[in-house]
Amino acid sequence: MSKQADLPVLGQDEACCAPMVREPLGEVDAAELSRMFKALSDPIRLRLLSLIASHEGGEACVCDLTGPFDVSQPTISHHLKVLREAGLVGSERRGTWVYYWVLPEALGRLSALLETPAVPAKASA
Amino acid sequence: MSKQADLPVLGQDEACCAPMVREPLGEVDAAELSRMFKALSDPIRLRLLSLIASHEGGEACVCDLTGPFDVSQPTISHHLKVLREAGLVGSERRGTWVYYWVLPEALGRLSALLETPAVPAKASA
DNA sequence: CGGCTGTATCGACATCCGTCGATACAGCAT
DNA sequence: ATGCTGTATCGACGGATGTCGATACAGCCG
Repeated sequence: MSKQADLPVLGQDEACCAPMVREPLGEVDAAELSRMFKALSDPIRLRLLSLIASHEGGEACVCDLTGPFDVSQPTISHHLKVLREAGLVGSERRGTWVYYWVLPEALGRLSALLETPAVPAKASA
Repeated sequence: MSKQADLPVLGQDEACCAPMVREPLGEVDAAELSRMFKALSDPIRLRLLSLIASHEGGEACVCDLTGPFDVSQPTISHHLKVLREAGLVGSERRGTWVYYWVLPEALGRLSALLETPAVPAKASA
């Protein structure tokens, strides 16, 4: 087993962050990761996340996020809470407004997990 | 018989597959992507997927997949169906057994979407 | 101070989802 | 053919989830 000391991207711990193509996920890791994916499993939350991530300055006020959707303000607030509790975004009140930003470490962890090393059937011995 | 072209990594189209950090997701893309993430939002499905992906030969028989879990065989079959209908795995009956394999293009698409271009502005001085 | 705007929480409701046992279906072996 | 094993489908049930309106909380401004 090779231990990589200084991986350039998302060096978390190797327990759960190697591409799932390499080794089966343990129960504990699967539970935690599934919670994050569940937060991404709603189209509104996905759009919220992308709105936040792509917003100028890397953060967005809730007031920027309620407009584009057809659902009520409490519903948006609920979805933002889900994203926050999944560890995908951070938030902070600044005066009247509340700002949300993406936590790139979390996204990167999921991204790395889903990475496909190469085309299949081309086994590297 | 792999219908896999020689596309090495997730070249898709940039409409939905650029990192979501770059531009907000459209409603249609968000709907489709959220369906895939929903398939990943269950710990058993996540473990199933990693078992399949990491299995020797890149594919696994259902008989290899029912053992590691505490749930019934119909439940496993249901989860495999969800993964298949989300476009994350393919399957084929070969005599008595049914084999499942991962569709790397789909995983790569999700991975690319979650890619974070760099560390956040605050962290690196 | 009182009122106004922005955001979160609460309680209720309909729908969706994971799970099961029972059962149907597919293919091999005898 | 008959039975046996592997897998999928069905119907049901309990719990989770998305949504709303009503309301509470936080901070600005007159």
